[in-house]
Amino acid sequence: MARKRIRDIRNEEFIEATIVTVHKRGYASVTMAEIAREAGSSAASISYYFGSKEGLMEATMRHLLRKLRTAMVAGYDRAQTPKERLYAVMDANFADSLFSVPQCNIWMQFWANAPYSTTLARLHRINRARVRSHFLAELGQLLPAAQVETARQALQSYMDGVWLQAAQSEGPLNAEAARRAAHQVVDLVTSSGIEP
Amino acid sequence: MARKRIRDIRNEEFIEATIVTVHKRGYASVTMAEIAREAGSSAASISYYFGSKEGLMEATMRHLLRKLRTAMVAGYDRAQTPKERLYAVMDANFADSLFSVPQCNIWMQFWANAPYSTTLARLHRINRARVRSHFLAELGQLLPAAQVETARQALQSYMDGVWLQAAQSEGPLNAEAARRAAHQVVDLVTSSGIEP
DNA sequence: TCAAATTTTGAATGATCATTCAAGTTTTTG
DNA sequence: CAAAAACTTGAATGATCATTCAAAATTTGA
Repeated sequence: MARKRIRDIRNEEFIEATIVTVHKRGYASVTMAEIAREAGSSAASISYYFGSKEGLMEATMRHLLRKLRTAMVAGYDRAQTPKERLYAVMDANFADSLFSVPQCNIWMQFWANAPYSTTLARLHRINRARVRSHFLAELGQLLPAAQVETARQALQSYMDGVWLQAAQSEGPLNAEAARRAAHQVVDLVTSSGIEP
Repeated sequence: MARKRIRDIRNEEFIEATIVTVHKRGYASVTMAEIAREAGSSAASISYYFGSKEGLMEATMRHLLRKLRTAMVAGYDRAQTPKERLYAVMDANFADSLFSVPQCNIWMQFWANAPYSTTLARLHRINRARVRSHFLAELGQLLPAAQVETARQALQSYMDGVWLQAAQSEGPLNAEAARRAAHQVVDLVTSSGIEP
């Protein structure tokens, strides 16, 4: 138990350091030594815990995905109607704990680099499929079948786009406002509808 | 004149090879040698023409920005009303010549990496400001002042998000459908409006 | 407490790459 | 056509890094 504890603590420290350092220096040019310095440790230690740089990046992405999934499930379970569940998906993406400049920035960098790493690509694919099916399930209850796919496209594009803009934002973000705007977008798309 | 000609031809060849190769191998790991091979030339030649790898990336981004600006200006000039001009901005982004998987992919990679390169960051900033001011100018004619900024946010997020999704698409894209959907998004946002 | 297990790290290793350079080839120009 | 200018490239250079390793430090467990 104690054995496991230390390993878990280190893992979290290194993952946190990875988020901070990738945000600061960029995925393309961040080095093990930089991440280690941020964590107050040495590059060799990271290899000891994660095996390789790629292993560290994978662990970091898993960590972020887990956070997102947790936020999503929490709201989803509480929601009663299809529209409330759509709100919940949006609210999860724009939750206070997730919708910050460094985290949106990291997401963007993982998105951009996922296609070139087998392990990242896998995680990425699974996550996309999950979000997609959530959207389709709820929209299917609210719109005629012919409009569902177009509406999904619109909502998901909007959601991704907001993160992308957030990643490039210079000031701090307003998560509450983002959620409010997202709800309105859901309302617009599901009430009047976008026709295919 | 002839002197200039050769340099221009080479530049275009190398930039085209850069787009193809970055798409294939990823911004983070593409090498000069790979780009040179794609162009049927040598890495040394790229240094001769562009000075450095960063110089090549900058030239490539400039090339893409020029293409986008050209498409934009063409439609913008033809448009008569504010709403038509909003359509024109969308149409430029989803023009047949721009809205392809490799180009959307490259854009995403440049977006992700721009903050970590002085020259890329500059280009990026200028472009964003330009798009932003176009949106604001037209929306200002169509909506009460209090709603303009929120509407801009929504439209620009949608636009960026569509590119992001396109970059990850597995099949070829349907630019015409993207334009149609974008027009509907413009209609929704400008008619009913998103309230701040 | 003390031996075994675990964790830490400085230094060594080896691979990768952008860039430079010198020696060529091709093209331009007068 | 010949000298000059422009272009090309293989090989050399040097810098940067991830990863490994062996030795030391710390923690665990009896």
